[in-house]
Amino acid sequence: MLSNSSKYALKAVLFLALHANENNKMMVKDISERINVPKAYIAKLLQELSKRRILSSTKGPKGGFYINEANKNQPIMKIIDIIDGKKRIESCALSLEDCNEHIPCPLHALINPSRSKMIALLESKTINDLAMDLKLNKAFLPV
Amino acid sequence: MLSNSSKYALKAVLFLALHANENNKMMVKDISERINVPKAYIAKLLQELSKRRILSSTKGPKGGFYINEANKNQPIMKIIDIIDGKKRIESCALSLEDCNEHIPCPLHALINPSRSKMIALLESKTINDLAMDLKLNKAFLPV
DNA sequence: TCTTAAATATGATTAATATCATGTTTTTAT
DNA sequence: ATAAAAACATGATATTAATCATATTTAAGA
Repeated sequence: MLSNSSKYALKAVLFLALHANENNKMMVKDISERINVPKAYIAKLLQELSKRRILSSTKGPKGGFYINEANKNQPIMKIIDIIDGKKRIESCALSLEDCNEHIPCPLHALINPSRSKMIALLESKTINDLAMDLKLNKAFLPV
Repeated sequence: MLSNSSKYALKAVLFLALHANENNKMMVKDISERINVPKAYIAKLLQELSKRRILSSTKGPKGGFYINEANKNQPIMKIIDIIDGKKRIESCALSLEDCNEHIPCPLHALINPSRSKMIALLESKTINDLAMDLKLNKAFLPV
């Protein structure tokens, strides 16, 4: 469903939401170690998220990444969209180009209700929502 | 969610369920054309499904593939399992090894109810169920 | 202003999927 | 028996996703 890249990106973003802020930026190296994703790999993803303004960053000493309060209110789907594109998660289960409610593929009725629900949740739940779950030990992100 | 291979396999199996039987076997060439999947590719998948006894086949003139009545009652998930393995569809949304109800990953609560539902349906709906939907024009498989 | 520490840009490599190709075996019909 | 028609087995190639590497740019602090 999600690419590795999206999974990694999500982990990094949630980690930043919990542990970084403008006065306490996080370096790639530390993020990488704490979320257990190869440094060079997560670096590239962080750079992309930063370029797309969902994360903030500064170069040089004391530099690093963080996510500002406004962006914490972005939906989870935003990250997935930036990294994977919405198409990946939304396209027909059998990859039929013009599958829809009126011309459903054989899997449509089985899959779509569940998937629509899932997508709606990814679009309504924010980064902050999930970060809060982590903070309150309602969810876990083991390394 | 599903690999291309699983999607192709499913299309082929449903096509056979509708259009082939022991007295009217279907050749790779015809299957390939009717479901719009490259011949050499679908051939390999059909051979695998045949080896795993979910499809039947005979060699030589008048040979080809079909699916017997018993196998039409196999769940959709069987095909997916043979081609992709169950793990692919069942593993944690963030690929955390030990994500479960007690130690849920941050996406678990969002994703799992929907996904469990989906998996349950793939395990309960049979090949024949979906073939009937096609027959009754409740679903479509455009090429 | 120089050094150092960080992100950034870019591209190379590796691994996994997807796709293609072909010689071998089996079966049917002549 | 033999020829032809089909699946079968095996492996090669191509494409995409995942991972790694590094030179460049920017900012901080001495």
